[in-house]
Amino acid sequence: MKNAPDLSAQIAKSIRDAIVSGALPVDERLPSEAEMSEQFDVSRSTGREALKRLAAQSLNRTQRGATGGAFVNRLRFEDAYGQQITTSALLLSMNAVDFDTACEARFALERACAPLSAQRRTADHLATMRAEITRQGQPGLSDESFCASDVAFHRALVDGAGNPVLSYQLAGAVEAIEPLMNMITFTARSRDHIVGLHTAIADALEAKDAPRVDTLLADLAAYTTQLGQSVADAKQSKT
Amino acid sequence: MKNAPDLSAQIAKSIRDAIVSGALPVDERLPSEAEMSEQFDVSRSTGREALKRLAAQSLNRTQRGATGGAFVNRLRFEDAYGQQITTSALLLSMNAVDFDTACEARFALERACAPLSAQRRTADHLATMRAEITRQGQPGLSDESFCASDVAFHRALVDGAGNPVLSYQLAGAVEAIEPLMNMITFTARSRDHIVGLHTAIADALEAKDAPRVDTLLADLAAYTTQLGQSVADAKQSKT
DNA sequence: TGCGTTTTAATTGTCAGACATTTAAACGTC
DNA sequence: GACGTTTAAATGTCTGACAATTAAAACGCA
Repeated sequence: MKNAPDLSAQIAKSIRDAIVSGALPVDERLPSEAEMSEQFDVSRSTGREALKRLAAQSLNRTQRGATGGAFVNRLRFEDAYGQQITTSALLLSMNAVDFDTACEARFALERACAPLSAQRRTADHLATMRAEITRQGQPGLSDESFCASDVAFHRALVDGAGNPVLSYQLAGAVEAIEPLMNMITFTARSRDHIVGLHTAIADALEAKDAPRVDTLLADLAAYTTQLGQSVADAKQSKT
Repeated sequence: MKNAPDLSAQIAKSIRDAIVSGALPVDERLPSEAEMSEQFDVSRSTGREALKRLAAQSLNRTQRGATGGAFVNRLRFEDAYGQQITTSALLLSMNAVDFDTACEARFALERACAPLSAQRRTADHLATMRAEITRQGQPGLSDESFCASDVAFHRALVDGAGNPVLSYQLAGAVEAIEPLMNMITFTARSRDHIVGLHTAIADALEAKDAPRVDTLLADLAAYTTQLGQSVADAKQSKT
């Protein structure tokens, strides 16, 4: 026997299905809480919980006042980014994903963007990358700031492909996996080596040399994997 | 002036942050609704709404009874798949993403998996792909079933890489973008041509010939793009 | 003591009603 | 017509109650 889900979860699902199927278009007004109570034959609070569940997924928004109510929300890429990053980070931390697996996925995805980015990167993207490289070379930079700059660099590389769908899909890879890897490898890594690779990548992107970008990303992947290995070895020998 | 978010949203955020930061580990019991009321100085219903928001993101689960309560939920890949697919589908439909952009993202990501899949695909993956190809060749198959089989084929290709992080990241690309593309192109496409390409891809994967898989996926991408173009042209000439 | 049954307490799920707050439209007044 | 006031509709929040569920505690009995 399967447990019946809560009423509010059932209602949320039925509304969510209607939104996904397109039956409820963007900016359509959902029934007011009072109307929902009647339609679904539940109390107002139960209906409210359903709406709050949807709101947690950015599927609706509410507005108070006379012409207020709950409206189907246009899901924007920026909203989806955040959810994607949170979800990715939790998946990694809660499922004991090993370093190599995360690293492999991240670089496979990033290398998928590289040829497009080499074609289409704008001067803005290059400027961002150069600026981050400069930051990364400054001696007093904290590990946290170096990591943030690292993320910004790779983010610019991905965004350089000029494809918002791709940027969204890679949000998790860059902004969740990268900090995880930084956290593991920061004790062993050579900032100079990474800055060198970043510089070479930026040069290759500027020259629109896609194969070279791919090679360099492969080098960065190999270096990162090796770092992970050496950290793991060090931990092993300690026990 | 920024509107203050609802109390329940604030509380949900503070708990979510605690989970993401690791302060609240998996299976940790959250305060009971009564305790939450006191801690956050709100009514029980407000606290409940916060928990329901988290539940909508699969971040917690609840259990009734004496030793019940709300517990931090282990976010599983399968749970995240569904959210990823829903979100991707909504992003595409609500943001007027054009066919070429979606198509480009989908094939770029899939081609990132191909080399790994060529190395690691198991007999099971190949068998799934062969079975789907057989289905796709049957004459009476409905468009919906063909599309579902198409998704299953590409899903097997992606899963062949044996990297759950990668499979998760591509769930949206395969299961949200693919149906969208099918919906657009099904009037113009040649099933025989697609089945031919699928067969060649399966052959190349079986032979562990990564470069050939890549070429074939490029062919499939080009064919799909061309289909999208011809459908768009047909629509144009009608007006 | 040991075991089965009953009771109890804790907790979530749901409901009903009230009041506060916000907002735009309707209404008057000048 | 312009401007302030009232009003109505809607969400946000609180309080209190009861139902349903569940595990542990209490109990009874051999």
